[in-house]
Amino acid sequence: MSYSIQEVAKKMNVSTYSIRYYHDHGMLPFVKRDANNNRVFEDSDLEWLHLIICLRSTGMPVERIQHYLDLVQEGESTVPERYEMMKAQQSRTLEEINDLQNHLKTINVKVDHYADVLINHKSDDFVPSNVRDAEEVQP
Amino acid sequence: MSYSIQEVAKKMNVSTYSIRYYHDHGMLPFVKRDANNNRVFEDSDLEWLHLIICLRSTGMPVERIQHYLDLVQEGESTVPERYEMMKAQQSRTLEEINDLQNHLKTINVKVDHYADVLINHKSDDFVPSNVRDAEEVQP
DNA sequence: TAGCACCTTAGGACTACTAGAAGGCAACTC
DNA sequence: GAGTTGCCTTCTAGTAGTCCTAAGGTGCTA
Repeated sequence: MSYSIQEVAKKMNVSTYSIRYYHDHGMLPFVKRDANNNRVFEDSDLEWLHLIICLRSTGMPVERIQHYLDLVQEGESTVPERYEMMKAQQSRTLEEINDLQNHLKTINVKVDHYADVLINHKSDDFVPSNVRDAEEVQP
Repeated sequence: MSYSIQEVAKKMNVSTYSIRYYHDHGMLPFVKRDANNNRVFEDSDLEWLHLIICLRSTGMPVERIQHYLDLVQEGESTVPERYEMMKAQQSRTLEEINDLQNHLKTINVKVDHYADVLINHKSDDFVPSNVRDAEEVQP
């Protein structure tokens, strides 16, 4: 199966700009061109792209992704380094999920508070004020 | 309690650059200055900053945060809009956590695969190759 | 009084996109 | 055959948010 850049963008839920950016920066080394110079994506390119999206979304910088993809193409001797990279990314992602879950708790408190104010017509505890001395200036 | 910018940076685990950026862009409206024009942070400023960090980390753009903080200072009449903003952020964050958990699965597969190659001296299934026809070119 | 550590502002560099301009090519209608 | 649509292309410029550097002020301390 072959796909145009737009089909890939829709399928993978990323912008065509991003795909071109990844391609232009050597992260999609096997993408071909048709007679009109348009990019032609095969299923195997989608797998590469999927991994790129996965690594980017979990915070790996483009430069590191480029390096990882170079290692893949270099062959089996680079497996130890690739293993370390993926382990690092694994713990980074676990940390990120944990952070987000903590931030979510803060947001939940806000949502519950505002719901309370709206439904029970309670007053907003967090009295806004431009006067610092009021001591109730809380976001 | 009062804190210098560096103390705040350490306490909240952000750079002094970011704190200055937030302050310069009106997101820390109650931060005072001392006789030498240095920023002086009170505990209430830390609460504001904590919320800013929470919203930024969950992907809210600075412009939206500014708007939210304006609403807080405007008073109780803005509670409905603030409620909607926090609900939107809540679902955005849940989605983000879900995405990350899916990406983590992909990374786990890589880690397990590489561990298998290393420990059991198996060969790397994903044979790298510059020749597309090999059909095994997988990241 | 010299050195150090902190602070300040102004401005530039950086990443990873994002968007717009200007144009090519194919398929369609009029 | 001309025009329109719609996709693609490259090139260039802009953006957000963060980081860094330069140049300078202040205060402590030995």
